[in-house]
Amino acid sequence: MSGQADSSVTKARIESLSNFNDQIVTIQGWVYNKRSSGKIQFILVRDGSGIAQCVIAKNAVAPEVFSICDSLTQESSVTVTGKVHKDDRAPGGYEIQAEDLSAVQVAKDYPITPKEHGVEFLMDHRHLWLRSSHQHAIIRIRHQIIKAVREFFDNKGFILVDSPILTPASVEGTSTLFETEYFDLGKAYLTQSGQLYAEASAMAFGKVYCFGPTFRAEKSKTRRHLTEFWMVEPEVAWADLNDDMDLAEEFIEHIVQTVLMKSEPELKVLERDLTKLQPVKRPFPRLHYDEAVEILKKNGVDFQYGNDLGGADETIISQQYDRPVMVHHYPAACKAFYMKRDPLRPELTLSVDVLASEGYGEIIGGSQREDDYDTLIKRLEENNLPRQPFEWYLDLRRYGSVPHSGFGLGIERTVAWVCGLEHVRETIPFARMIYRNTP
RNA sequence: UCCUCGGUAGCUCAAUUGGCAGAGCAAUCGGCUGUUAACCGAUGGGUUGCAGGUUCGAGUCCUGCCCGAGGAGCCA
Repeated sequence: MSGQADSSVTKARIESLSNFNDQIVTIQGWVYNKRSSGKIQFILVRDGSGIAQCVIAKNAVAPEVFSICDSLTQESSVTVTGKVHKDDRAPGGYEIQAEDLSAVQVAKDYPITPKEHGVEFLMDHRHLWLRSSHQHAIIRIRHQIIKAVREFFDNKGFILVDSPILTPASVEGTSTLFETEYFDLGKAYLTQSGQLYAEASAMAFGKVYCFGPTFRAEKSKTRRHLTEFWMVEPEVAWADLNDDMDLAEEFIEHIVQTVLMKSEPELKVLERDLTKLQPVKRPFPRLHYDEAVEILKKNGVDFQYGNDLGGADETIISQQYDRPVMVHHYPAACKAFYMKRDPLRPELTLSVDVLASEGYGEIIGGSQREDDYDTLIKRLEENNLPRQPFEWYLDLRRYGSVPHSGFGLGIERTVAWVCGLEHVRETIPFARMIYRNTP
């Protein structure tokens, strides 16, 4: 019976077609592209795992099946049954010599054609753009990176302890927070960092990480910013700044080397230069802030000592090396209140930023945390922060305070770097930016 | 928030000094039994972002607004 897939036939995913050579299988997917020559048609079908060329010869199928194929359009959903055949002319090396095909739904005027499109158009059709092979590769690498992140911490005895997303107050002031009404309790805010809660969790479990979405209401409009992004934040009790840097470089090495090992086809689709990723191995260069400033001055930058590094400054520094570089001991003036000061030079913090190579900029920000009760109170006052919302945080210093450190890694910036992309908007399925919250 | 650039067919773009708004792709129809972003022929397709203004005449010049892109600041 034509037009209906035979339910007794083996269903196959396209990625595993090579296991079914010379066997009859059924694949279910969407028309990616079609080429027709009158009495023979080549239909490229994608099913999420790959793309397979289906060959429909007029003398090999029922006339009504051939006519259905004639009417197929891009992204129509189809079920195809046929023999898997090894053929070098087929993309991927295997094709399906169709015996039967049914159209589940014929798409009308699919907007994204296999031609060039502008950013605005593609972002407006993000829900469809995700079907294209380039976007497919990026999201699959994102998946692999997130897997590598969890694997790394899980294998090192870290416990996943997630921080809340709705919070009563800010970590660093309320100007950059999304605000919402919270029943009778007044305002609540979307978290801009899970860190303070991760510190509490670390005092309970020793080594923890939290991993979730983070929100910044900053009106940033650059290729490195989203208003909603994902961040993984490890926090470790009994760890100082050096321990923190050791952890960060081993972590990034693991992420990059895992992607190199497991995502080769996707990196190929993206035409990523692998020689830029292969050197990402320990040890990473470690630059004291003072040394970073020296490098900038040698490169002719008119840099004011004590300032934070700007995007252009980070690019200059990262281009000195073939792997990420760790800049530590930033001035306190440009860092958060909870960072511990260098006892020998109290104007500097025990902090570290990891700058990705090739000018991709900051992907990690971390520090040793202030663990002394009295000092922390002083920091709150210096920053004009109210004490009451931080009482629970101060408790961590009242009851068994220990040296502890941690950092946050931005997933989207990491994906952009690993994939070699121009902009972070393609590294998350549905980007939220200052001028876009749809689709 | 500030600076710079842009908005013309479904998409990507062109249109000389202010003088008939066009091409490629997509769509539709026809042809082709090994195509690789297939190819060949034909057809349809426009409130030139919006609102005013100047002019015999505005896609083009002027004013205001809307939308988008890149960057700065801030950050992951």
